[in-house]
Amino acid sequence: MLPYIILGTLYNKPLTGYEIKKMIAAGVGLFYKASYGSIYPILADLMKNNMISCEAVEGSGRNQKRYTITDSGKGSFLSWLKSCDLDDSKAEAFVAKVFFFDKLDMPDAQIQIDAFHQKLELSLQDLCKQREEFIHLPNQNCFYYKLSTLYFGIVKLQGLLDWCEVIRNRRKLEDLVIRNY
Amino acid sequence: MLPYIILGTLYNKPLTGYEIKKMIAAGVGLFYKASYGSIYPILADLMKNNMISCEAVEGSGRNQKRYTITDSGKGSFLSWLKSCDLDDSKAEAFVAKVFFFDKLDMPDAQIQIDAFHQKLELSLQDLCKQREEFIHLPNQNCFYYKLSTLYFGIVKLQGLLDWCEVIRNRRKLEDLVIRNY
DNA sequence: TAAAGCATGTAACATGTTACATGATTGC
DNA sequence: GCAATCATGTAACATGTTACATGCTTTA
Repeated sequence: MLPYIILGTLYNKPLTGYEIKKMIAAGVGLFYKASYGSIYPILADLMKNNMISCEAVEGSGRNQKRYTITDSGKGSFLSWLKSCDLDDSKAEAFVAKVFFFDKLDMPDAQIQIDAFHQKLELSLQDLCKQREEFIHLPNQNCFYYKLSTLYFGIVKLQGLLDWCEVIRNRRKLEDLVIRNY
Repeated sequence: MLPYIILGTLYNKPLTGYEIKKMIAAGVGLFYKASYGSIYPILADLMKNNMISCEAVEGSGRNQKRYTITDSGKGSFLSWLKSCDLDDSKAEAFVAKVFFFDKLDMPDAQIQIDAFHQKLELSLQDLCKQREEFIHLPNQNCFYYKLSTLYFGIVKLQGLLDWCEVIRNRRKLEDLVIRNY
């Protein structure tokens, strides 16, 4: 996934490896971490596959290399963005993808979100069924915490579903936040 | 982390590697995946460190090895359960830990939950600050989706905080679920 | 002039998955 | 008898982090 995150980060403007790391940390970093040890080798790999090009920065005094995404790289990035290869167990991965959805037109974005929404609903049904089974058992007290993780799974999915419904229709994001801080 | 998940799974009753995988999938599996390729080598490693012992199952006709946790293994597991070495970025890791909190007495569990709660609040403050900065910018439309991931981070943290508050005081889990399914 | 930050990169390690190899037993 | 499941294990790969090596520039 990181190669695509990097391509997405380079999509609008050329950056050095160092800058890429900062951009990722400040942007999609909530859901995706990247260290130099992963970034630089991937940059070399993307070069090899003609996804990006590179030029040394002259006159900066620093040993900088600035990377630019190629047309081929843009194509590869966009096709990843439109692909539905995400397993529902990794919500964070999908959210990281959505981070770049400004580069998609609305129908394509909606297709993605709908597909993800559907997977979430199946998972939620599954969890609710598990909960039904648990709930009729005696001495709930003995596995309160085990049960609590199941509940966590349920409320997490419900939160995700709400979020999907808002962004699918580009509704106001403020609707999501109930409390004030 | 997986070694501890395995120790926790073995805590109450001896199991074979095969059974461990099924137990994990059915239990903490929502937040933690494990394949044979990781389980069996770890089992061998836990043996080497005297965390578990092993006996071949006689008469089953199958080539089974049943693993039992040792006192040393129990000690190691409990000290992991009580340790606060989790970074807040991995909520799932904490939830997976909570799965085993039935083995902790209430004060120890509360210490853990409080510490995690505190980290979450710091993160939430940070995200809300970021949101403040974003919110006053013009042409929000150009980065609607980028902003949406920030909102996702916020509601996710709020959901986690609610969950922490419920389980900290062993309140009714049903309070968490708003909707009916 | 020293510390902090800019900037690139590698080697060792950590952690896990996937696919494969092997073979037995159970249930239809 | 055949498929599904039980059962263990390994080798190759995937993906990433941490710590290190190197050296420059900006700022106090």
